[in-house]
Amino acid sequence: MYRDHTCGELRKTDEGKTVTLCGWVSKRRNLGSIVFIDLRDRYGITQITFDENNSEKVKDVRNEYVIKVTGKVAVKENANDKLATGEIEVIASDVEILSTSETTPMIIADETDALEELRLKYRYLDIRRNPIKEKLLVRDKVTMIVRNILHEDNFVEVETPILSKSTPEGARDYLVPSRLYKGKFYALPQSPQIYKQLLMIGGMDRYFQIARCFRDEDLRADRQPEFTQIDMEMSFATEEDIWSEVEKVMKAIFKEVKGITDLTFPRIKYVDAMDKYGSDKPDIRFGNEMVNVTDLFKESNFAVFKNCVAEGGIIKALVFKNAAANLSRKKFDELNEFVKVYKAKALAYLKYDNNEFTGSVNNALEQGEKEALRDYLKMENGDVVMMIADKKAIAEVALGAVRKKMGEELGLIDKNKFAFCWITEFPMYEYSEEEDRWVSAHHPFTAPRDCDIDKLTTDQANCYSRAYDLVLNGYELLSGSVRIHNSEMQAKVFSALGLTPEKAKAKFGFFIDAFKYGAPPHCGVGIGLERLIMILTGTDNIKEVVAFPKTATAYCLMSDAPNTVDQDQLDFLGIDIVKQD
RNA sequence: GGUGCGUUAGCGAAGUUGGUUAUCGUGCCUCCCUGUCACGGAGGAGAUCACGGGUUCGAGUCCCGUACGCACCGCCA
Repeated sequence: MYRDHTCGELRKTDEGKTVTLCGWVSKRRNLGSIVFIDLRDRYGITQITFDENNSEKVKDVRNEYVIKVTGKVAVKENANDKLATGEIEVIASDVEILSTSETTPMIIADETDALEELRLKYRYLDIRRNPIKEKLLVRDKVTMIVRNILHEDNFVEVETPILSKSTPEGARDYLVPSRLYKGKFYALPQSPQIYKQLLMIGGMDRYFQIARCFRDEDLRADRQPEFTQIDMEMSFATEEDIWSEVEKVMKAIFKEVKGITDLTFPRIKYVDAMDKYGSDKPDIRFGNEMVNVTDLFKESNFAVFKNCVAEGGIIKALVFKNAAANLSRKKFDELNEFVKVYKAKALAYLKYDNNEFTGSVNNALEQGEKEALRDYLKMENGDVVMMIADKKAIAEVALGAVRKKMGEELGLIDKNKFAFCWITEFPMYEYSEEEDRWVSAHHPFTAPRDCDIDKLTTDQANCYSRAYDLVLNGYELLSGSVRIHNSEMQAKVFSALGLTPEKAKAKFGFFIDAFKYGAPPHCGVGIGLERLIMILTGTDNIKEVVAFPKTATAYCLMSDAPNTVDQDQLDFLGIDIVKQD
């Protein structure tokens, strides 16, 4: 045994004990014939003191050397209240260098040193530091809580294939060439969706898996090409059953990790979320709901508003209390550019202060219109209203983005708050301009609302589903749905998607077949583990909660994956690389 | 596929309207120091200014391209 204690556990009560510690040299302070070393391991830092009789033994010890120290625990005259072990030190009597270290490319002890790029290249060094280490520990804690609760409730963890079959709908697949079947490919799963439904048909009525998923799509601050889902599925269950199980898990996690016990889970229909927040993942830590003011401007002489209404568009308004003084002309110019990213033509605004209006549409609107708007929105002196007139979908989304941005910039968000909401009754389909057909909004196995069954193939635009998301602080934390469990309904959905029975059979044959042999009613969710950990640890960067993440171009700076392979390997697989310019 | 920002000693940054020896902090090395805990003091080494091209008497600085990184839009059933 190398050690009998860790660097985080010794306290005053251990005074006089002879202990052996192992760890990395975090810092040395050489005062001449006395040398202090901060010894670090996963559990913390303990000061090791080398007095005049022993200081020579650490003369050549440098930062990040791995050493084994034996000594006696002593109480310090002046405690260091920044360390859990700050009341004691270990007076070393013996030291052994287990491993040396070159000068590290970043200073481990200074957690602000080095930018993300370098930290990714030397990820194993970054993991020595608290910010990453603590997040990995939270992640471990969360998965443990999930496993415990779900097992208590009779869920069974089943592993599903990583080498699976390409599913043509949805995200781009990562493909793995087959050696035995040249020209054929496995696909890495985008989610275990099909397998978990087959497990339901297999009678595993309560399943879960902490499942790695892969999607070959462009990345974002909250998106990695491989990520982990807490994947769940229940048979003989409805929305209420799965929601209550998820809420139970969330309550346990937030109690254990954050000490929070007053979580609530309000439910908002998709159409209402879009209407009030312009997002299907609204951040409801703050209010500032959008208001439809289209009717106020039906007869307006302001051409922009009038034409918008005449063309079937809408005008959405968003009020910020007491913000007039804080928002400059420059800021509105910036916001005007900001909304263009979301395809909106412009952001109109009015300030109301000292009982007077100013702002971009002040001259364009008549006094009566402005007063009607003020009264309708219950604006008071100091308030600002921002408006977008556009097609419904554009106005909602663009103003929703403004709401989110201003919520952050105006400090309307309580960072200590955790606001969940269920978003329910998503559209069954959405129209793909690119493919010129209706596609599934969720996935093609999602059940429609009972009241919309007769619209499945006839009125796709107004057909809503039993799909739901759980949103937390503006992040989509999970997606799920009640699934179709009857072949006739499934056939209708395929037909609505433009899939002939032959095509459907070719794409999902084995899956469709399975439903012929007794499929129980079932529903489920896939919880985005990284996003949950991000919120729990207060970061907006997914790379912070992944041990070895990829860059925004899906590259690993540490290992240089993906890389080229030997011609032999390609030959085995029957693959020719076509050079592109 | 698109837009924006960035790239200067090991690391993090500064570098003005283009101007002669590229600055600061930290880390690193050497020496001094018996109570530090962001130890202190003295000295030293360390830069193809991302890469390629252009403008200019002269480019870290201006222009074009490339690479890489970050964020966003599209995309992510």
